[in-house]
Amino acid sequence: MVLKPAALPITLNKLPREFYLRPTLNVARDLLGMYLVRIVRGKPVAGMIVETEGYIGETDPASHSYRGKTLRNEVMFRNGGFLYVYFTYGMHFCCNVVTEEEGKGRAVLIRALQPVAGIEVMQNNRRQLLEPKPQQTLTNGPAKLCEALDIKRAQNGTDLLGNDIFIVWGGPIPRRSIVQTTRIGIKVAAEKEWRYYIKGNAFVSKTIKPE
DNA sequence: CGACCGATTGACT
DNA sequence: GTCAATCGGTCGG
Repeated sequence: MVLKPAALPITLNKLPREFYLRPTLNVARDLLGMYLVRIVRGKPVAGMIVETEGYIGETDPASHSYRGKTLRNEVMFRNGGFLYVYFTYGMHFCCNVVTEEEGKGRAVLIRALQPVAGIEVMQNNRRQLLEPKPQQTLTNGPAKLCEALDIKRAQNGTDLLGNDIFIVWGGPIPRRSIVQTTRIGIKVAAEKEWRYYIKGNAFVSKTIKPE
């Protein structure tokens, strides 16, 4: 697996607010190929987004925002471009990009990254300092990538137009290289094809359905 | 309150 | 393939 060079066009190509203020599934699809960047002690820890899922607010039984705004999901109801981080299974964090206008409660779950920069930091955070497949399992799942990028409770509500966590232009991925299929790990609305990933990418999380 | 369980992961049969 | 870990959100009484 060949990785992209560590040099990143940090602030110049940061996605604008307008990118996030669009229909959630368009944002989910268009995030593929973009770079999620976390600045840790002045240095970028980053990966290319290779898998996403849309959660469509109060019309989506699988969404945390299905039953309206609460203390936990308050960030989901902000306008697009904020980071919604939630804690689950008593030990894991997962992160979402809030979409559309304020009050919608919609977001895109980032399910997998391909490591690009700060890989040693990721390995430290993931406690994966040894081989054999060092980078393969570093960020190929929503909780894994949060651990690798040190995204936790304190990062909930981060504005992606700030300088701590943001997303920069890296696309677009050709439409023929994008797979749209059903979401993973949910028991309701399981038939909705609101998951997107880059076809053939080795960092996509464990998949059940064929391409 | 108490019980249940989750947008997961890693270890194990 | 199965299952435990581990805890806070949610819901029923």
